[in-house]
Amino acid sequence: MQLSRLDRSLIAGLSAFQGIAPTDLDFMIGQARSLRIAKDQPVFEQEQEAHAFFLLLDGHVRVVKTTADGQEITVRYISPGELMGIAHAIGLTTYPASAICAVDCVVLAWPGHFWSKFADAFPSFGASTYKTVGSRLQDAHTRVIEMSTEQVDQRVAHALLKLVKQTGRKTEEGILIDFPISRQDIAEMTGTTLHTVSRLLSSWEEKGLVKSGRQKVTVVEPHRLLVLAEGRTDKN
Amino acid sequence: MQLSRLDRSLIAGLSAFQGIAPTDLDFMIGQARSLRIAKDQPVFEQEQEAHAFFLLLDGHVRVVKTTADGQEITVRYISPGELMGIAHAIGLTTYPASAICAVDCVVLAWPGHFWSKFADAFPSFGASTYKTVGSRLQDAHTRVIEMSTEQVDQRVAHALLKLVKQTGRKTEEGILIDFPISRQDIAEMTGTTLHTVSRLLSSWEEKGLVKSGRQKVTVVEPHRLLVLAEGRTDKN
DNA sequence: TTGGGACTTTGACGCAGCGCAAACTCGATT
DNA sequence: AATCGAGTTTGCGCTGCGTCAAAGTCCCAA
Repeated sequence: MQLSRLDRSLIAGLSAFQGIAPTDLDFMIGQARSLRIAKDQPVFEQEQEAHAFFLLLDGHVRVVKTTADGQEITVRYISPGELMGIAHAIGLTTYPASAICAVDCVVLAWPGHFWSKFADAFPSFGASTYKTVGSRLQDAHTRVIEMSTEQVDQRVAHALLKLVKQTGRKTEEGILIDFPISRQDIAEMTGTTLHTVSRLLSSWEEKGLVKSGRQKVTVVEPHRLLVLAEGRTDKN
Repeated sequence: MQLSRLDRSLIAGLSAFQGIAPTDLDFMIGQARSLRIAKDQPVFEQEQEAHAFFLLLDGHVRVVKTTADGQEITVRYISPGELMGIAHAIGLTTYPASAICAVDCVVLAWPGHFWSKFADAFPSFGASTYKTVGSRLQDAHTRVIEMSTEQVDQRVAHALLKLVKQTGRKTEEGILIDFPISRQDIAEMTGTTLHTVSRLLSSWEEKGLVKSGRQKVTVVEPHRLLVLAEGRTDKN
């Protein structure tokens, strides 16, 4: 569904579009289509021909990889203002993962071949997206290191802190992760099972570190959670 | 130590330099210094200012990340012809990992600021390195998925197969991984301990899948190893 | 208001694989 | 030839956490 009007103010502040002239922004946005996508619906799907790349304007998107035998791994969550589906930037013709809306979302979509056009015409756009790819590479390596060296409780704590930093909203009880997230989702981010995540959250709730409910997690004491995430064996 | 002469034939065939005119190759190589680096010595080190980027001409290099508490993770092995230390390409000013020579190596080194010069002047050079970054991102995600969904024996099997594909040398006994690699090294690639790797290799040797010795692994039956790497529980 | 389904909790059990420890093997060095 | 140290093997006990199973609990839709 196409929104009525697209204005350059939608993208002017975003890091990927920094330093691009207003008229150029108008041009870029003139090529985009905006879409509303309902919760749980895909923006794009793994293996699919990469016909477009996207900018998330509003909402939260979960990027998921599915293995040959059907297991799902959550690669990352996308926040408003981030690009996604930029397979073309790294020479892919097909999406390496699926992107699923965690809530109702609004995205801008450009046909795939515009990526190289934009990168050529506006070097800062290219540079910025490459920087994005670079930091995702860093993130992935951090993930590998965590999986190799940390216990499950530390990984879950790290995952919660990352989500809090990325999408946390201050409430009177603490910092709320601002979209519905299930135990299963957290398990898929950390390489464990929903059962273990549930046990951990229960025990942390007893200790007053977090408050959690159905598809909802609030971190009450980020600092103590961080100690747990980093800390070696100091059992309380 | 500087080699006596640098010739464009050193780099002409490599994917990063594909489609670049001979005179341009001469120019590029004119800016490079070649270095011999001894086994176990670093090409560059984590956290260090990224003053240069490198091309491996000969040898094998292990890329390692060290955690705050001193644990080491092997990120990947670099083979001849690959670029490394391209932090500049993704907007970093400091190396995110260390690169250690697994054997005596020969590398070309360019001062860091040449990276953007080259990328600007020779678009295919930039595109090719971005593609490299992209495929490393893919690799990292694959690693995360393996760590999340596979048992240790499958991960070790996958790691061996990857090494065999990348650097395998045919011998009469099977395919030999062409540089000294210890149980500890394999453990650091797969997130386990040298003890477990040792046990696995012993049991695989009994079954005739591999032959291994001190810092040396030969895969005798790649196909059966692959079955083990992919396969669900079929215990023999 | 009443299902019904999705999500969560909790218990019981088992085992893969880690930590610890000790012995062994091989290659290099003198 | 003897020595030394790095790399490897192997046994044993323990435990983190996955698996299986069964109850809750909450939200939504009719």
